[in-house]
Parts: sequence; C-alpha cells; structure tokens
Amino acid sequence: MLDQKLIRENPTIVEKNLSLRGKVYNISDINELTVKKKEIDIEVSNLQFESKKLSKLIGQEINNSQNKTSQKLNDLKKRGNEYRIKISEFEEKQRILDKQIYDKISNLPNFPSIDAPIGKDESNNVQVKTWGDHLKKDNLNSHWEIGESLNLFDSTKSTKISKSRFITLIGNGARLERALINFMLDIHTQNGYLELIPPALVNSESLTGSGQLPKFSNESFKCSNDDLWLSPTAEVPLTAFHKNEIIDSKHLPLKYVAYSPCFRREAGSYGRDTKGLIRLHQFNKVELYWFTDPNKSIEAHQKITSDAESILKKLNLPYRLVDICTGDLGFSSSRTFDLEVWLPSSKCYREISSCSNCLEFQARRSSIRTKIDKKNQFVHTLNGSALAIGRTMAAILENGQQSDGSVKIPDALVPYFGSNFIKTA
RNA sequence: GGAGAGGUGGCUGAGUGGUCGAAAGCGAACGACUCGAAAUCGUUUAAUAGAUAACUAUUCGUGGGUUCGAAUCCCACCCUCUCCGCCA
Repeated sequence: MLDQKLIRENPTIVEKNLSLRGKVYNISDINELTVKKKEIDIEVSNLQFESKKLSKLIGQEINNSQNKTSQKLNDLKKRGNEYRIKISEFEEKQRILDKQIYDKISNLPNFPSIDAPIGKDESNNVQVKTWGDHLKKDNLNSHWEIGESLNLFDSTKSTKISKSRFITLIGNGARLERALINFMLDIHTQNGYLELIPPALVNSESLTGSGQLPKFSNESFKCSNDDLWLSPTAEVPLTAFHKNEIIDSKHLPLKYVAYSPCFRREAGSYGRDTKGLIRLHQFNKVELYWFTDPNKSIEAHQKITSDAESILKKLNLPYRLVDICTGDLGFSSSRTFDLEVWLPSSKCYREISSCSNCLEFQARRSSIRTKIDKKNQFVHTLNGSALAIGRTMAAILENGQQSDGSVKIPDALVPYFGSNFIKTA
C-alpha cells in the first residue's frame, strides 16, 4: 500500500516512481479524491468540535438546574440536532470517498527500488552471476521421464483424484520430497531462523495484507462457504502472523522459516509446463521471511538471498542469480533477486527461488510497526523461497542422472534421504 | 451443530447515558537513592489522521442505529472461551 499523504501531496513523484514498471499510471483521479477527502475531514472535524462543546454545555445545564424541560434546554438540544444532521451528511460523503480511495490505492503496486534494473519485461532482467558446472552429456532425460522410469510420481492417476497439474509422489519420490523439506528446515533453523508451520487456509484480510488481493483474486483457490483461501505461499500467513502489531525494536529482525503447501490456480498458463513438477496447482515450499528495521532491509535482502543460495550450493545444483527488472517485479516487491536452477534437459534456467524486499508496502497494508526514537514506523518485510521443493527435486533428478538410468543424490542430502542413489527397483 | 459467557490501552482488569481516551495493577522508560545492582520512592507510558507551538478529530471486536451526548442502550455480523454432541 502506498502512502495516501504522498499521493495527495506529491502525485507526480508517485506517478514517476510507478511508471518505472514500464506502464503508465495515472493517479490524478486518486489525488483528486484524497484532496477532496481532506477538505471534508477538516469540515467534519470542525463540526464535531462545535457539537461536542454544545453537548458538554447541555450536560452542565442539566446538572445545574432542576428543570429538565426548560425552554433553554430544548433550544440547545435543537441546535445539537442540527449539528448531528449536518455531520451525518458529511460522514456519508467521507465513507464513500474512503472506500473509493482505498479501492484504488490497494490496486497500486509498490515502487521499484532505484537500484533495480530498468526494463519492460523478463527479457530485461540482469544476470548477476552463475554458480556450478553444467551437466554436459548426450541423451539427457527430462525429470518427468526419469520420474516415470523410476516410478517417483504419477500425474495421470492424480487427474483422477483432482485434475491436471496435480501430482502424487510415490516411494522414493515421496521420500525425496520429505528429505528435501527436512534438509532445508534444518539448515535454516541452524542459521538463526525460527521455524513455523502456519495455517494453509488464510482469510481475505491476510491475502490483502501481503498484496495478493484485491488485484489477483483469480490466482488463488477460494473456499466457497467461508472467507478462506488456500494459501498461494507462506508469505501470506507469515505476514499476517504479526498483523496489527507494534514489534519491539529490540526483537528485530524477526527471521522465520516456514514449510507450507502452496496452492495456485495458474490461470492463463494453459499449455505451459504441462509435464513434470515445474508448474503444479499444489506444491511444497520452504519459505524464509524477515521483519526488519526500516533502515536495514537492504542488507537483509542480501542475506536472505544468500541464505536461499546456500541450499543450492549444498545440493551442488548449478544456478544463476538474476536481478529482476522494474517491469517484471511482483506487485508488492521493490526489488527481487531470482535464483534460477539449471535444468539440463531443457538447457535453460528455471526459477526456483524469488527473494524480494517489499520495504514497508506489506507492513502498511498489514499494519506492522516498530517504535524508533519514540515514533512508530512501519517495518520492512522480505521474503524468499529456500526453496521450492518440487522444482528442487526436478533439478536433482536432471542434474544427478547417470548413464545407467539411476540418479545420484547430492552428498548433503544423503543423510536425509538414506542412500546415495535412486535406482530402478 | 446445540446451550451459555465474553470481546476495553503492551498485558491484567474496573467502568451501564454527561469533562471517560478510560480507574487500579503489572510491564516498560527516565530520574532519585546506591560504588554498582536489587528493593523502594517519584515522573512518564495507546493508536491513527490533520495542523505542528501548544491543538483538533477519530478509535473501547466490526458495521449500522437511538440520543444534544454512547465503552455504556438497540440491531446485525465477526471472533474467543466453557459445556454438550461429533470427530483426526
């Protein structure tokens, strides 16, 4: 959520910052509404002041005189009634304006950071670095081919259970998923993160607080009988965990790691990534989340990203770090580093983690503050996947494939998985 | 799902129509005492918006209503707790 005062007082700055996203944002209508609303606020405030004074006077009058139905009292009450009518008219206008303003502002995305590369779309993202060696071999199999031959998961049967884009993990596949979750949680908790397992269903307010609503209602699954949605990412419940709180500054930064299933409708992605583990309606993810002092989120962003990277390094999976350009930034983010893992079968990098600094955008929407120099300020929030489990499994299968059809498990994962190779039964 | 109780400041908790944004306690901050600390005493301590020098308004679960005036009365909704039923 952007600051209403900023929109009112510096609309051109707001438009300029937003336009870095490569789209034209005209906020003159919002600006007009906020200016109008301020005038009405002042008007109402003045009327309420007069009305309160009068009410006190009436109270005193009643206490002082025995005659509770005197002409004087009736006249005063009549005047009070006039105030009430006038005030309620203005309050009605206030309500309407408030709603209009909120509806519009809550649909505006965050400002991109001045450090983010300027660009229109994906193609302008900047590769910062690469890590690890690419597997160079002929006749490489895709992870779904490997999964099928080793009987690690089944999507055909899963359409019977649910529909397309769902998967059932089987045997060593299920075991590998579980190993990856435990491995990642252990690394992060050893690294100072507090582990949470949040609810998988979240209410509308929580989704609004982290920025998924109102604009992206089409991207999450909704429960029909309740105001509850299937959480698309642990970022939602983690943000809401401290909703409406003032966090003691000595507790900052708060660092959480959460395992959660994630549910996404993937509307508009028909035909893309229809095979394998890349794009599913339900997937598991281990998420990192920081609440920081508003002056310390830039360093925190580096740290959360390197914490996510550390998993890829320990698993010895080749990846690259990408600085997302202004036009490709997510709604709530001001700066995002993506980690993309190398998938040798398709000879490309695929997003496996997204580490974002949302500054105060989510904190304002969720009202999460801290006291600094006796003043309440919004905290900054950061999130990063570390990592998406399904895509990590895909990367392990593809990068670890051996010529005999087996898959080598990364050394660091062996204690969790229980053996060095996945072989045909 | 049925019955009952309740939602007040960082927390506990008083307050049923009139200077109540709200007693008291706890916690916290500062000061005094002390070599230092504890204990004790004193002062301070909700948020938001607007003006910023004081100030003005709003907020006692949420939204409406009654009234000159609502934490207090009325209506609707949400949530929590207890008991019963059901259940992993």
